[in-house]
Parts: sequence; structure tokens; C-alpha cells
Amino acid sequence: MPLTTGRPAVTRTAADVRREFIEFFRDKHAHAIVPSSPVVPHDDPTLLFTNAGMNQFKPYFLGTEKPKHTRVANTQKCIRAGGKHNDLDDVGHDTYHHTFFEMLGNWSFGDYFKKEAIEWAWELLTKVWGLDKARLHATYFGGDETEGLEPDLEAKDLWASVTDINPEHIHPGDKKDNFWEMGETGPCGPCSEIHMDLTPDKSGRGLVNAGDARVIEIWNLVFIQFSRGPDGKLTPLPAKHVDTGLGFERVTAVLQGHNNNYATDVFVPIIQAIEDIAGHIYGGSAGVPPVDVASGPRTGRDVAAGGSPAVVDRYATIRAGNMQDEACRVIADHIRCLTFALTDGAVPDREGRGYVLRRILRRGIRFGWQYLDLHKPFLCDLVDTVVDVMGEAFPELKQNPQHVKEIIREEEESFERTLDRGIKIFEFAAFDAVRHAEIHHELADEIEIYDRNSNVAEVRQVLTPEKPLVVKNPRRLKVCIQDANQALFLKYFRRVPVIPGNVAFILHDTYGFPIDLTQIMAEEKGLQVDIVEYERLMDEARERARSSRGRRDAALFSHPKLQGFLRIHGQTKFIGYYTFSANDGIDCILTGPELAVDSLKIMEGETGAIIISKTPFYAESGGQVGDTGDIVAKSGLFRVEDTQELDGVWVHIGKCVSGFLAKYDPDYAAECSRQGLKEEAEAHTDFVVAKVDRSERNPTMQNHTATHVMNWALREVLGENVQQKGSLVDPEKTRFDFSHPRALTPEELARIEQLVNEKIVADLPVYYQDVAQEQALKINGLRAVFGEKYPDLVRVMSIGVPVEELVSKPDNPDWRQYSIEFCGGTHLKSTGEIEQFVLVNEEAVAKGIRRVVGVTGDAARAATELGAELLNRAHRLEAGATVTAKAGAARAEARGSSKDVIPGLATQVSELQQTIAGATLRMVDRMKLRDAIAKLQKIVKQQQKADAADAVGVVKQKVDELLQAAEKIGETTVVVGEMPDLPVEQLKTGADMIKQKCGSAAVLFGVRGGEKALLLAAMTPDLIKKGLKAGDLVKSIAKTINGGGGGPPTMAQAGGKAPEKIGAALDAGRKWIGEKL
RNA sequence: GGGGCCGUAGCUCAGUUGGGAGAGCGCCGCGUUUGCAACGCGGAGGUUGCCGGUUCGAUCCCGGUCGGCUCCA
Repeated sequence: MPLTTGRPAVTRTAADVRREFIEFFRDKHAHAIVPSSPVVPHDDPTLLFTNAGMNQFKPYFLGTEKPKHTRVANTQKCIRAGGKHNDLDDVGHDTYHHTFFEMLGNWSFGDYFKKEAIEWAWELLTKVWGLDKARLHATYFGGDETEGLEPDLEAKDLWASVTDINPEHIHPGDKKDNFWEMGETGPCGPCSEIHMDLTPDKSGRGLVNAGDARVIEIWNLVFIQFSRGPDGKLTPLPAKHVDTGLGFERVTAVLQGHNNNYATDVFVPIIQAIEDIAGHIYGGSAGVPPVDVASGPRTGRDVAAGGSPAVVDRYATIRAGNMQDEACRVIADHIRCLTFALTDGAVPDREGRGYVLRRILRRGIRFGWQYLDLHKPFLCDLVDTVVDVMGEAFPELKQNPQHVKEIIREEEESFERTLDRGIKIFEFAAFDAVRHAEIHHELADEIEIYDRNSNVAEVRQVLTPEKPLVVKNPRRLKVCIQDANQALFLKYFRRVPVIPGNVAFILHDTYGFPIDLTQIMAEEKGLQVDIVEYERLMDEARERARSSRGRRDAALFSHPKLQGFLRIHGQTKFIGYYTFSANDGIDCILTGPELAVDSLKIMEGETGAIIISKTPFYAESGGQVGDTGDIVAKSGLFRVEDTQELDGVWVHIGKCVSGFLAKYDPDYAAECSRQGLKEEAEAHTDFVVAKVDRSERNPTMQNHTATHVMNWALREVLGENVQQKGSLVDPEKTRFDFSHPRALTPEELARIEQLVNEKIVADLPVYYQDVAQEQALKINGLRAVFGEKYPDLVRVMSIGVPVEELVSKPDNPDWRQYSIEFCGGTHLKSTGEIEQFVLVNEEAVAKGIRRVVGVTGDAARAATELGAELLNRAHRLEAGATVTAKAGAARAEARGSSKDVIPGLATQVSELQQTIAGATLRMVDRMKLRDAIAKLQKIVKQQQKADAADAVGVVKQKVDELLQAAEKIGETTVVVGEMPDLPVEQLKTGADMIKQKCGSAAVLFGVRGGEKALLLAAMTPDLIKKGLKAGDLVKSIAKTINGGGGGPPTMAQAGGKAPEKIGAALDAGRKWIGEKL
């Protein structure tokens, strides 16, 4: 099946394809080559993963940034999983869906357009790569009446005129296939796709865009020429762009003569590595000559290396339904995805993109586990192969593969535990289901259920076929896991020979056991899963999650109004670096539930957002929170609670707290004037004053500048490997996440604090200046966030040395002694204004990532003082406790009794602990306090133990005394008397002693304890039979001591608030016993 | 962002109308046995994650918090 007409396909490797694409656009058509952006978009929280080549060029299309080059080409690593189009479940099942893939692309930003894009694509495919023209089809946008869009005849004609494509191979396509949009609004335009016909006889004409695997799309040429406004209308763009995407894996497959991406040298080495680990032969022996016994069994290597054209490549064979092969494909795909994602800084986690990765990872493990019998970590061992295959094109893979492997290994081990647990639960459920079926069919019509751990048959329950048990509370499942006891199965499971839906659901929802694994395991045992019920429960759970969401930010981000606004008014001018108030007319007022209503006015009590053309309010960015403050008009006051920036527009979100504010609109005002609405007219021509709340902004600036100094100090103390992973700066604190393998020691924390405070004392001036990115990146010691994308002109901030000096001598080694960062945030004039800095927390947020929290100024002072005071308190307690413990021991010996040697120590320690938990303290102080409290708790424990030992002696003595004074009624000893104020357990032991000694005894103790009274009663079994129940006794006399009580017949207690009535209560008790006996 | 589950002895975990904290394994001691495996007897080991509330009384009920697991968006 020759797909090309040029030189033999086998000689062109994947690396050749990638290189030839790049060379073609660079050398022949003057494109600048840019590196792939990371697959994890650190700067775009709305996007899970980079899922298209255009992601990094989005600002150019939107017009918010100017491109450096007008024509660009590259290969972009992409991950498609977890987001809108989630084909995770198809991966491996077919031969062309991937979680990770490369997108080759060429772009024009207002440079060339349709003609060149079409001409060059055709040139590359047919002339350079020699693809068979008879197999290539092109599509163009066929127009759409509802949109009022004409067909893209320009593209159609170009195909016919600038290429030599068979005119019958040019097909129109509808809006779904041939009109591309970036989102609800924004740049869009018709596109033209190139499809490859893989049918043996080149008869695939009719299958273009039919979703048939035999004719696949390989290249999409998008012509961006419109912008869709918020009203849904399309307006032509002044600058027209080209955005193309050529699926690297697909085109490589085609060029190597395959209709199967896994047969290319992109995947074969990985599949071979899997074969070696699993001992499975992919593609089986189909078409492979018999094994040569003398040279041993064939391995994958032989075939790939052999390259004998006579042999059908078994990596190209698809054995439908062969799950071992499918597992190999799944694993090969997933390990590529994981290696790239982890390399670019993502980490498997239980939420967000980390969760998507975890799912991919687990899917890989599961396929290996289920179909290839790989029950030990194996994915981690495949990382090296991926690095071998891809490391040349993506050198970042070679940086630290060991790290990637470790993360994967740990995940594999933890999933193994999950599987183990799930399998146990499943097996009990399965056993139960089978068991019940048998009972139902073969055995008696009545089953006795015995209590566990009891050899004597104590019948608890009798089941009959007419009275099946139904699971009332499926959570009780765990009972069955621990007890290999059939009685409990019967108790908790339905009598049906299927795995109940709720069991399957809980396995999935709570224990993370994949449903299809449950099903497969059930099939193996000849059981079924109640999948209908399972799905119902899943839907229910989904509905719960869906109904309870709704975030303002998300709504705002997707708000189409702002896009339209941007075009009319342009970007907001931020003037807040040096000024804190501005005078301007209101450009736009947004109100309504999702800020969706474009209003003329905002009234008192209404929440909404205000947009003005210049503002001193800092919008949340670079970790610094948005400013708060007021927007003041003559007619009213708007309180700004948060400031956000969207594509260059500053949005002041808050509430109108008095009067009203009106949009600046002279025309409307004139209209109002004509109608005699004077006040209204004034409001619409009023300039408002936007004032930042300094009481919040000042500490925020303190914290932000401190963050920079701290970032520098962290590297000084912990080394070069400290990479910023995130930060949050608000008026209260600075929170900073960075890569570091272990917890910080108290010494390190103290050293960091010290370095920062030294810089504060030195009162270094803060400098900033906009510098070309290229130039700025050369500065020695400059800190940038890994993976963050910066504009071409960056704001460089440096502390202690002017930016000009840095730029003039970028490689000066001294620069490492200064904090130099890219930053758009607001800062102090000099470090002295930070006043003081302390670290108040240090913790792990993910493997290899630590988080520190620091405070400045007054908060730092307060934390330091409080720490000193609490430490003082702890030390005093400790000193006191040690002394009194000794004295107390002596006294206890002398008196033979001691309830509490150090009065209130336990309470004081617990109070101290509570204070610490909620307080802002220096981390080093907190650590010291923790140690001190641990010591104190030890003392408390020792004391309690000693007390208990003492009490036993006291109880014994007291019991003897009471026994001597006890009266005897018949065979029964009646012991009624007062006991010392001891822990209840000790008193109960005393009552037990009496019961044991006497054989038949009624016991009633009374205790006076400060403001409380306690009664404790106990009865021997013979008396219970006679109707003397301890519970009844205390209930009947509890009211005497102004309290209440109860308990089982053998032992009961009551409490009350009248200790002086103990005597009376005991008398009443004595009388009660006497009457009953 | 919203759910679910778990936290009890060194380990694995039991423990329901709320009423004196348990089992198995492991550990220590003694015994049985030619020895091993095994068994028998005895013992140590607990702030029931932490804080608060309800109650005469909380491992148990309620609220909060910390940590682990898990699902959905």
C-alpha cells in the first residue's frame, strides 16, 4: 500500500519528519522557529494543559500583545485529556487518539494569508514528502446561511489555482468542520483541511469528514479573518492571521506507510520496552516467520531491526479485541504523556490537572495490571525509553528523569494499595453473591446466623427466602472485610446473585476502584454488576456536585461583554505604582447576577463592577491580590472589594453602598437635560475619584517587597535548586511555594529571617525598569518563574542596585547578592519600610514543594512578642511542674492520696496548646513551643499514672472499711457509703472488688467533689434477677442531689449539683435496697 | 468548588438504642516439646488524631480543626 510516490518511506524517521517540517518553513519560507511552550500552562489557570499549538500565541490573535515575528513555525507538545473533549477512553482502543501528541504548525500574524498557507502545505506534502496526490483531499468552508456567511470560495479557488490537486478532491464542509472559533467570542474564521485517503484502492472520496478511520484529517489550515462580538455578530479583522496544525504522529504514520500511529518509530521502541517487561509479543505471530529454535525466541527487536520488507511488520498489525495489544498501546501513549507533564512541573494530585494526570497514570497501571499481569511498578521503568526517543527534540526531558521516575513509582505503589483494598471488598461482595445464590437454590429454607467469635450457637436471626435481608446501610460494608464471617455477610447483603449497584458505586466513589475493573472481575466469577443502579447513583453524585457550584470569577472570565468593551474602549491604563487615586469618568457599569448586565447606573445596595479608563487599583496578578478601596462620585459611593484584570481591562468589583453611580455619557446627559432631569444629567457627566484603600495596600506592598527579599534569601540559604512554584501576597501575609526536597530546619528558618532583616536594616532602594526580555534574561542571578511566559518587554525589579547597571554589565557575578526578578506588582520605595520580617509557617504542599508564610511590619512585631511570651509561660510551667512533681510525690506518699499534684497543670497545658494553634507566631517559636508542650504532656501523663496507682491503694483501704461496716440482709451484703473524690474508673474498680468478695452484694457509693456530687451503684447478677437494677437505683435517688443518671443493671452512675445532700441520697438508697430485698 | 470514607495497642483492625476500651499478629516472661514448627499460661503496651458542644456519663451524637484516602465538577 504505497502512500507516497517519492523515495522509500522506511528511510524517513520521525525525527526526519519533524526536522524537515521545521527546515521547510525556516529555510524556504523565512519563518522564525520558536520553542514549544510547556505542556503545563503555568500562566493560564483556565486551561488544564496546552491543548493546541496556538495556546502560546493567543495574545497575538486577541491583539493584546504585539508579536516579535510575523511568521513563525514550531512543534508544540500538547495534552488532550480531562478538558472539554476528553477522549481518554478511546486512547489505545483505536490507533489515532492520544493523550499526548505533537502539533506541527506554521503561523502568520498579519503577514501572509490563504494563498501561501495552501501553496506551502501542498508543496511540503507532495513535493518534499512525496505523498501520493491521488490520496489527498482538501476541504473548504461551504458557507452557512444562519450566520449569513458566504462560502470560502477564495480558498476553493486557491486550491484549484496554486496547487495541482485533482479538482474533484476539493470538497465543501459545513460550519462544524470548517469554521473555527477560539471561544464564544473573539478571533475566528473559515478553515481548510487536508485529508489522507488510506483506503487500498484510493476510493475514499465519500468518506471525507465522515468520521471514518480510513480517511483521516492530517492538517488544518485556519484563516482567522473575523472577530465574533458579544452580540454574536462577525466583523472583519483589520489584520488577518494563519494558524495551522499538522498532527505529527499522524503524518509520520502516513509517511512511513502506515494507517496506525503505533506502528511508527515514535511508539515502537516504547512498545518494545513494554514487551520486554511484560513478556508479551505485540501483534502476535501474525505474518512473522516461525521461530528459529537455534537462535531462541523472537523478540520485538528482531523485527524492528531486521527490516526485511518481506515480513509483515507485526507492530502494524491490529488484532481487534486483543486486550494485551491494546494495553501496550494504552501504556505507550500514557507514559509519553506522563513523562512530559511531570517534566514540565505538573504533579499527580487529587484535584485539578494533577487529578487528570493521576487518572491517566492509573489507567496505564490498570491496563498493565489487568491484561499484562504487571502487578509491580513498571511505568517508571519506561521513562528512560521515552527520554531516549524524544530527548533529542525536547532536551528538557533529559534534565531530571530520575525525579519523574520517582514520582511515577510512588504513584504506582499507592495505587497498588488502592487496588488491594478494592479487590478485598469486591471478593467479599462476590463471595456473598455466589453464596446467596447457592443457598437460595440448594439449601434449606431457613438459615441460622451465629454471632461471630461465639462457638455456642446463639441464634441471632433467622432468614427465609420470604424474608430476604436488604442492605439498609451499605457503608457497613467494611464490617465484612475484616471479618471472614459468613454471618455478617448475610446480615449486610442482599440475597441476589449480582454485585449490587451500591457496592459498585462505593467501590468507585470511596475506594477509587474503577468500575470496568469491577465488571471484569465479576464476569470472571460468572456474576453481573447492577450497572443500572450504579449509573443512577453516579448521576446522583454528579448532580450534587454540579448543583452546588457557581463561582463569580469563572462567570466573569467567560463574560463576552468584556471582549466587546475591549474593542471599543481599549485597555485600562494602570497608574497605581506611584499614585493612589485617579479622576475619571465611568466607562462601563456591570450589574446583575453574573455581572452580565451593561447598566447606565448602579444603585445603593447593588453589587456590580465598574470600569474606568485609568485606575490606581492593582488588579490581581503575579500572586498579589487585587486592591480594595472606594470609587467616589458626587451622587454616591461604590466600595471596591476586589480588582481583576481581563485581557487588559481593569474590573473593579464591589457594591454601591450609598446613593448611586452613573456611567459617563454626555449624550445621554444632554438628553436628560432636555427632559429636565438636571440631577441625572449631572451624574452622567460627573468625574468620579477612585481611591485605593491605603490601609490594605501598604501592608500588601510591605509583604510583596519582603517576598522578593525572601526569595533571594531562600536561594542563599537552601541553594540554587530553589524554584518558585507559586505565591500569594495580600495585606496579611506573603505565602511562597518553592521546590525543596525536605522540611526546613529551625536553623535554616532563622537564617532566612536574619538575611531578610539585614536587608531591611540596610534600607536598600527598590528599582524597576522595563527591559527587553532577551536582554533581561542575561542578567546574572535573575529569578524568573519556571514555565511562566513573559512579554517581550518585561518589568525588571531589583533591590539595591539600579536596573541600568544590571543591564550594562549583565554577567557581573556580584548580582547574585541582590534580589532581581520580573515583577509587575506594587512595591515599597525601599526595604526599610518593611520594618520587620518573620516566617510564621513552613509546611509541605506537595512532594518536593514546601510552602513558607511570612509577615511584616506590625504583624511581625506582634508575632515575635507573642512567641516570647508563650515560650516564657511554657518554661515557667515546665519548671514548676518538675519541682512540684517531686514535692507532690513525697506528699502523696505521706497522705496516701493525691488527686492532682499540680493543680490545673493539665488544663493549663491544654490552654497553651489551644492558644498556639490559633496564633500567628514565628515558626521557630512554634517549634520550640511544640517541644515544650510535648514535655509537659509527658509530665501530666506520668502524674495521672501515679495518681491512678495511688488511687488503687486508697480504694482498697476504703472498700475494706465499708465492708466492715456493711450490713447483711440474708445472703446479700449491702455496702452503702461515701468514697473519696477519685476518678470514676477507680470507683468502679472498687465496686467490682466488693461484688467479687461477697458473691451477692448491693453497692452504692457517694462522692462529694467540690461543687459536684456523684453516685455509683452496682448489683450482682442474683439481685438483678430479683429486680434490683443499678440503673433504677440511681435514677430514683439522683433527684436528691439535684441531678440525673442511669446505666445498665450491673453498674450505673448519677451526677448532681448538691454535694451536701450526699448523705441524704445514701440514706434514700439504703432504704430503696432494703425495700426491694 | 462540592461530596464520600478513614483516624482506637508497635501492625491490621473490631467495638450501636451513649453506660468499666477489645481481637488477631507482633513483643516480653514462663511452660510443653529431643529439636524445629506448633501449642499452653501469664504480662507489658491506649490522651480512642486534636479542640469544643450536648449529657449525670461520649470511642459512639453534634460542630469545628488537622492528617490520610477517594469521587465528581
